[in-house]
Formats: sequence, structure tokens, C-alpha cells
Amino acid sequence: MHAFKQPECNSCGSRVSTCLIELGTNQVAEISQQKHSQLFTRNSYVFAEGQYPRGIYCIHKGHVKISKMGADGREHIISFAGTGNIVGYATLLAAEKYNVSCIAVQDSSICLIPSEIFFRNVRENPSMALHVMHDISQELRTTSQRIVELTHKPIRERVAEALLIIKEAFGLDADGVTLRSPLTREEIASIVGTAPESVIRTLSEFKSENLITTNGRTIQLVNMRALVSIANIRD
Amino acid sequence: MHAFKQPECNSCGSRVSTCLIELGTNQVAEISQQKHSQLFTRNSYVFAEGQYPRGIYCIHKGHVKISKMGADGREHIISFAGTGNIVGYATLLAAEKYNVSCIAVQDSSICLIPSEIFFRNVRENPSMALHVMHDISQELRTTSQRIVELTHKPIRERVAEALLIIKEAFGLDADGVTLRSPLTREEIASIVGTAPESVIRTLSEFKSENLITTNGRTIQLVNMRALVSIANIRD
DNA sequence: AGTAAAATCTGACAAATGTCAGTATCAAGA
DNA sequence: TCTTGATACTGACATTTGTCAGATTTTACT
Repeated sequence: MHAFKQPECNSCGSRVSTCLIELGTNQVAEISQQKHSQLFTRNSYVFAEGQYPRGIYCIHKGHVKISKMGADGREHIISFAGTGNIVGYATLLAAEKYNVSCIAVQDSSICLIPSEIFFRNVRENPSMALHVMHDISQELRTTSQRIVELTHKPIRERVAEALLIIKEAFGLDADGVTLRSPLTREEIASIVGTAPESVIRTLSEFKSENLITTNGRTIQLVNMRALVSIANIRD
Repeated sequence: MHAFKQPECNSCGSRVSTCLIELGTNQVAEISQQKHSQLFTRNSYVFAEGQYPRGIYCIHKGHVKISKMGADGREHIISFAGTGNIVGYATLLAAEKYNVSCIAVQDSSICLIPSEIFFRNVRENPSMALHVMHDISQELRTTSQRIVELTHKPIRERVAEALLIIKEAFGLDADGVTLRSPLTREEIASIVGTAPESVIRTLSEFKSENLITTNGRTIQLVNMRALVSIANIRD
């Protein structure tokens, strides 16, 4: 977690995929000046459960997980966010303490936009307000979706789905099959909501059915069609 | 689902607990005129998965469940809403089809506020916009919370928690112990994310431990302290 | 490159939960 | 009020998943 050369919001490719695209030149310049950019190494906290929010976090480059500790002390990963996403809306807007943590899963550079300037722009710019509402609403929809999947699907389906979620969040290598993911088996288990052993066993099944191959920690999705079908997704 | 005498928003006790409290007299009058009020009988749909939203729904009186069908055809109840709550924000704001259904669990009178007038007020009134964001954010937070609870807690804890959720949503009779809930055991199972038999078994356990009593479908919470402790809630 | 710590993987077993079948009870509607 | 279909409940059993122990491999760091 180090300070470093601050990026310019004006020319930032990440800004244009967020609600900040709704702002005028002056507002962007002001945010660019007031933001705090930091480098987060893998596994370092961007924010943690129980802390009070100080603003929203715009991911300039990298990936984070949004996760939460269960009563039993085990982690559950609720979602991922990457380059061009903003995290931390909900807690700031609800005016509460974080009930989730945000942790870098890769070395990432992330900008904190302070509350005060965020709220001012939301108040003054209805398009930005609507953009924020749109984004939170999407999050709520996918989170609701996930509740049903986690409670009503067997582990095999959930592991297949986790692979697809990882593919969405991190993408594939140039070969078109290798997951660009730094996640451990334990982290995959935290997506699925199960024990690491169960994930490993299911991945072994998939290997023996020639749906995936593995090479150490990395996974190749060699039969996407079948995985999608196993994941049993509708919508 | 019948039309009936339309309530007046101006004097409506439900309005003041929603984002509509942020509006001026003229705007309230306009909404009062443009809304459509309906009576929904138990188990009738306010809206259904797959439909396109036509506005937001303000619950004038009654209770609804927000639920979703799993791939296996079983229902999962995500949340409840009652008198003075508004439902349907997220889908409208995300500009998508409903991915959940809203079903009356009691005879309820509910007002539809059309999209057009909702969006106009959100655009023109920053306080209302922020109020809406606040409400959605709260929903997102409780939904995230629920993911962790559903995946990492054993059934006994989840059933205890479901009883507390029902108490929050429906309240207690004058005796201070009887749940004012029309829910069947199957619906409770849909909150917990399990089979009805498992719920019944757990309730029988609770009975034999003198934590609850039952009388047909109704349940009395005679030892709240113990139930809270079993539910194992933090935050 | 070498080493220590961490992560992956396998098997055996235990525990939790789901499923099925059947009976008893309740509640909504004629 | 009566009746009938739905709901609640119980027990036995199958299945899934979690847990524990231990061997192997990989990764991270010096």
C-alpha cells in the first residue's frame, strides 16, 4: 500500500466506464486533484469490515474481491471488481460501517474519491445520480441471483459457475482457455461457499471428464459449452 | 387484484416512511393523481420474474415477499416488505426485466407509481435521489449479509434466524410472543433455503427445548434471548 | 537457485441434510 | 357446518458434503 505517481482522471480509461463519465471537465479536474491514489499489493485491504467509509474507490488497474467473514470465521467472497469499476458505493450511501471487506487479489492501483466531493457531484448532477443508482441496482440484482444459486444448487453446479464467474472477472490468456486468475483453491471455495477439499474434488472430476486441465494453480477451460451447461444458468 | 377507492398520498402514513417524503406538496398531489392502487389477495403477484417494470410499488397496507425460483423449481424468499415500504426500485433503475417476483402474503393494498413520474422526480429532486440510493444501498447490504448466513450457517441457526426475520417483518400479537405471520412451513423453508421437513424438525427441536410453542400454523416465541443466541448474529 | 512455507491433492470417515412414504391435523371454501 | 384438499408432522433411509490426516507439489522469498 504505497503512494505513487497519481494518475490523471481526465485521460483515465477507467473513468469512462463509471458514473464519473457524467461529469464535466471542471468537475473531473477537481476530482483528479482531490483523489488519493495508492498501490495495493495482493491480499492487502482496501477497506475492512467495521471501518467507516471515507469515499468511493475507483479501480485504476487491478482486481479486488468483496468478501465477508462468516460467524464461523470463514471467508465468503461476494463479488469481484476490476479495472474500470468503482467499489464502496453502498456503505457510503447507507451511511454505515462497512459490512464487507475489499481486498486486492492482484497488485492494484486504486483511487479514493473523498465522500464530500462524491456527494456534492451526486447532488448537483442528476445524470451521475442515476448512473450510480443504475450501478447499485445491478449489484443488488446479481447479489439476489447469487442467493438462490448458493442455496439451491449442488456443489458441482456451483463450482462450474464459479469458473465462469472467474472468467468474467479476470478473463482468459491469449490462448483463449487459460484463466487469468491469481485465486487459490481456498478462494474458489469461498466463492462456492464450501470447503477447499470439495472444490478440489470437483475440479478433479472436471479434469477426468476433460472439461478443464490444470497446471499448478492455473486452470484451462477446454470445454466451455459443457461447463455452462453444468452451471445450469438461466436468465 | 381489484381496483378500489384510491388512497390520498398527501395524508398517507406510508408515504412519510419512504423517499416520497422528500417531495413538495405539488409533486405529492401529482403522484396521488397518477398512481394506480390495487388490492392484492394472498398469493397474487404484484410483479413476476421476466416482466418489464412499469414503476415502483408503494405498500399502502399489507405484506409482500420478494422471491425467486431456483433452477430446481423451488422458491427462495429473498426478503419481505410491508406497510410503508417501497419495492421494485432496483429493476426499474437497472432498466431490466424483473429477476425476482413480488407476491402478496396477505391481502394488501399497493400503489403503482409510474416510471415516468418517478424518474422525473428523481432527476429534479436530489434529496429524493439520495433517499432512493440510501434505501437500495441498505437492501444491498442486507442481501450481502444474507449470502454469508445462508452459506455458512447450519440449519438450526438459520431457522432461528428466520423466526427473527419473520418477527421483524410481521411483528407480534398483543401477547408479545405470537408471530403475526401467515407463512406456511414451506415458505419458512424458502427463507431458510432448505426442505420443509428440515424446518419442521428444527421447530420440533425448539419446542422440546421450550424456546417456542406452536398452535397450528402460528408460532409463539417464548424464549427470544435463546433464539437470538442460536441465530448467532453479529453486526 | 535453494529452501521453507504454503497450497494442492487423495482417501477414509463422520455428520448434516435431503428424499420418500405415510399419517394426522388444519384451514379454506361450498 | 361440513367436507376436502392442503399443510403439518414423523420416521427411515440415501446422499451429499464436511472434516481430518497425511503425502505431494508448488509458490514465494532469500
